Amino acid sequence: MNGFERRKEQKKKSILEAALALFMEFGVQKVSVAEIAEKASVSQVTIYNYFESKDKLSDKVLKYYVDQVWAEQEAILISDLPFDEKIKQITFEKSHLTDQMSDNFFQDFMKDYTTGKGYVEELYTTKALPLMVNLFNEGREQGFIDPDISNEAILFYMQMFKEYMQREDVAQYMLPITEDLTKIFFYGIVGREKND
Amino acid sequence: MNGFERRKEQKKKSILEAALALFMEFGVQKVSVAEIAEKASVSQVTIYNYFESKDKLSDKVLKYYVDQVWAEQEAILISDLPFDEKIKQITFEKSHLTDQMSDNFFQDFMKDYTTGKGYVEELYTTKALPLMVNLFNEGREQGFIDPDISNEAILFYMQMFKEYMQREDVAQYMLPITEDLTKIFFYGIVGREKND
Amino acid sequence: MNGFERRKEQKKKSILEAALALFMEFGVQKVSVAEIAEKASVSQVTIYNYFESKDKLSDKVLKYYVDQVWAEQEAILISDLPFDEKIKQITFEKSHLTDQMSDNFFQDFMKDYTTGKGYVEELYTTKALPLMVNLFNEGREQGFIDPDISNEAILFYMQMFKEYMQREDVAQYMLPITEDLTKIFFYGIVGREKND
Amino acid sequence: MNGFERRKEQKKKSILEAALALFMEFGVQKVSVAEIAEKASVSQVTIYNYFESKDKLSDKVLKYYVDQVWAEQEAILISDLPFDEKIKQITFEKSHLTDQMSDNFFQDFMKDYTTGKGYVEELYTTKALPLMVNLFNEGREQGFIDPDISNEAILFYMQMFKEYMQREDVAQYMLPITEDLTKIFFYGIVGREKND
DNA sequence: AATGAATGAGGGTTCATTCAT
DNA sequence: GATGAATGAACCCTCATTCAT
Repeated sequence: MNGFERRKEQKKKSILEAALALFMEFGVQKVSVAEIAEKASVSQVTIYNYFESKDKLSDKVLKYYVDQVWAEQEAILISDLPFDEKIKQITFEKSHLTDQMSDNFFQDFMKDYTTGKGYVEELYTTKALPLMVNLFNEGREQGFIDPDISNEAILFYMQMFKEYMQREDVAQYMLPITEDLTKIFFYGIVGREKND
Repeated sequence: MNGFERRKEQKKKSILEAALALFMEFGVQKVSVAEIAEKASVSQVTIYNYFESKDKLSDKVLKYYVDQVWAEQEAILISDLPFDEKIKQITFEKSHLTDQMSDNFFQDFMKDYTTGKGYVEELYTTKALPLMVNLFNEGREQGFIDPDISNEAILFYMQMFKEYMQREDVAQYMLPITEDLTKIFFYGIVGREKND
Repeated sequence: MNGFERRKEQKKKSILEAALALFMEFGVQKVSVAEIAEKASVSQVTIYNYFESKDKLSDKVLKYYVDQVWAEQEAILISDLPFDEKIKQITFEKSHLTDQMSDNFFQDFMKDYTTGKGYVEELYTTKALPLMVNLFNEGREQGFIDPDISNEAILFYMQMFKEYMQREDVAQYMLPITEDLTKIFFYGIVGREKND
Repeated sequence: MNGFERRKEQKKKSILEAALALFMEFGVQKVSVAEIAEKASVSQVTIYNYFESKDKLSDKVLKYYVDQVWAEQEAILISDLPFDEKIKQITFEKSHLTDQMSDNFFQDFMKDYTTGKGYVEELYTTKALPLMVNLFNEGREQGFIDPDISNEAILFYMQMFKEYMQREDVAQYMLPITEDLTKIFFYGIVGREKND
């Protein structure tokens, strides 16, 4: 990559980051192309030269975001941490990427920007899922997971925890009950029958 | 209430329902007042005569919706069903009200239409919460709930299940694993240690 | 006039007064029929039943107003006051009718509501003008008016003073210089050459 | 200023002139942004790009107008004309700028567009007033102005003449009596006591 | 390649006026 | 006769996108 292309990539990245920050704070619809252009210190037309349309920009922003999130997760998954620690980190650890995530952000993408959806699913299927399945199998061997429960159900369950706990509007209620929630995560509301 | 007022109420209701349906399908922002007017077979101005602005209409739509959802829930809570059945229905039963709920709908309201939020919280605090707490106490007495877990954590947990499972984009994955999820809900991913 | 008609006239009058008050405060254009209706405690349609349209209502409001102003002026003109006192009162005395006159009011009428203009001119020509001409002749005989100056010029001059001094935006500057202006009115900026 | 900026300024000016012409003819409120756009042969949005809103455009139009009027007046004031000629021109000479001035125009601004008002007053206080006061002092020395009359009163008087005579609805009556009015201006209605 | 300038389409809102009871 | 309800037309303004340099 020569100097020209490097500068071009740099500019693309700064547009993506400006857009991502604004999308996360206000939602995709409420952010205008003009605002992105200003935040990225480029002209609107440059955005169109690079990304064709706001829709396609949004897709690219999602990919950019998903790649970062995945890199974080993958690092945890391939680490040497024990099973339950991996689970906890993946499920409960709030990523710095989602610190200021708007409620609408992810759902905006999932609803209106269908191209992006494909990319997420592909990445999920080809990369995330195999690693997760490995993790679950490992968990079952170590007695951490009920062998009668399907991988699908566990994935669903983890994803639910993860996503829900990232929602801005619930975060405030969560902190004092994190301990309890962790316990519930592993043992349900019934709790361990013979715990002592 | 005379004929005039009855027809007025009828028209208001038809506007609310048209707006609710459209908001649920497309999100609040994407629906124009003109579209609501057309669906409700009234003129745009009639909507303004009744609701002053799109914002205030949206608030009223939320209240209208919340009232209906709450009526359903309350019916379950004050019924004679056994504890675990109440929990299951509240948590897992998909309300017909949410059949076509857009992903954005609730969050749109929670984000931008702050007046509505106050109403929801008031209803929750004064009506829903007391009934739920009663239910949990009943559940603890019957051994369905770990006595060490706080009400707050259980509420959070139930709410999470409920909301997440209503999301359109996850509904399709859920059906085959409902059984598993119910089990997880009660016993966590570890499952019962000594089940037999 | 029977009871019915009397009530009808009463209602018309209350509409005219509501409209006049609002027109004077905000100008004709900025006042909506709905606001007039509310201030007069009638329905909008009643206004239309009585006055056909906002335009025609405005005409009637002008006539209503002009009649009152003229009654005041006529009282002064046919009084026994000495010449210069009549002139002063007509020209400098601020009518209570114009206390809260909006800047736009008169000009709104003169510009857009041409029917009203005809009425004003007719009243002016047939009633006001003859009385004024009499007054000027009387003034000339008493040496108060330069005999070389035409009636038209004096009328113009008086009208100018009168109207300009009623303007809200100049009223504040006027009070401290009323004495001077009166002197100027009679003797111009040059003043009396040999006054003693 | 390069070609870009020159064309931009040119376009701004053509919008200002289109708006000024329409405002003067019909008043500010009655003119829509669409009409201005059409008269200036630009799109509505271009107007918004340059002026943000109709209100701010109106302010700028007023400034544009006031600057021109002031330039004319200043030229007279700093000229070598004798005192009485200066006074006559300032007071009686109809500026070509006001040829088609609507009755409402100035008052529209003075009423609703308060930002503009500040500009006018500032220009008046810092530039116009000092020059006028000089003129009056000069006039007093030459015996043209009664030394007992305050500057404020003379200013008021001149302004009154000037503004009133610019009104469209009175202009038609004025022409045949200009001579008389000039006389009145200097000597009042009483006229010179010892004229011969 | 990059940009300032320009725009068509559409959104929420207001208002004088008419309809229907 | 009087009213609450309803509306078509118009207005100000925003935005994603294209034009022209």
